[in-house]
Amino acid sequence: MFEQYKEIAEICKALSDSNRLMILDMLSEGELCACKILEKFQITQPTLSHHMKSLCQCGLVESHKVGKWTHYNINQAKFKEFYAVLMAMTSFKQPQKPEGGNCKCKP
Amino acid sequence: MFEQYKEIAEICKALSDSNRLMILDMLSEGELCACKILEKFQITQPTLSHHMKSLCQCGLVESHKVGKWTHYNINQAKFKEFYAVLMAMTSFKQPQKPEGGNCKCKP
DNA sequence: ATAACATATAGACAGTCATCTATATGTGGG
DNA sequence: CCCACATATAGATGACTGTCTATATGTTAT
Repeated sequence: MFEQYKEIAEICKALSDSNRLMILDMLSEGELCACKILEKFQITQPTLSHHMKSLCQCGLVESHKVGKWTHYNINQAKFKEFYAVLMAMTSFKQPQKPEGGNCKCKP
Repeated sequence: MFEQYKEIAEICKALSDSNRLMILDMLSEGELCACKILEKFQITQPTLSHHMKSLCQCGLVESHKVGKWTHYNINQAKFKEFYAVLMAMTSFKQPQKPEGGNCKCKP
């Protein structure tokens, strides 16, 4: 169970950068090659490469080579799984426990 | 628009730690006071206080004092908004653009 | 083969983070 | 008023992150 927290934390870490979120937003419109992504940013090519690696390593993005270019795609299945697990983790369970969770500290 | 990336990135950063995810999981069963949360972890009290601060500052958790105790609650509205924005950002848009996004680099 | 191009890796550096110990703040009971 | 308790803040430290420059790897065209 603790493993699940770690995997979700890994994914959230990949999502915790505005450049990477913008990359995902771009990819949600369709596959893109690295050079097209790079055009939209102020960062250097190695920095983009680093971001793509972190998105790929947690499974949110997949890549394949086409000649000398690398094309990137969102992994929708991974996202769905991520949302399902995180939402299950954070949505109110029924039945809700009473105020303060029966805290013995309560006055 | 770039502001939205930053806000989502902030929230994801708060979610990118397994201790904090476990805290949210606990809170999803109902309100808890800090001492009840602390019992379940190996961390010191100041470290827990730091984690709670980061969860509160991004709006995912709300706190109120009851005597000398602090009680914490998940902010479901904030979570719903977060999921809605992030899912809109990362789900395939229609129509999907062609392979490689019409990359001029294409051979 | 060689040059040109697309991407990845290595290494450096400043900034941030999770954690700790020590201490401060605030609250209720005697 | 003082003590015990719950929590927050301050400051330190080692680890990690985003970024850069320089260089390596791999691919295509000449």
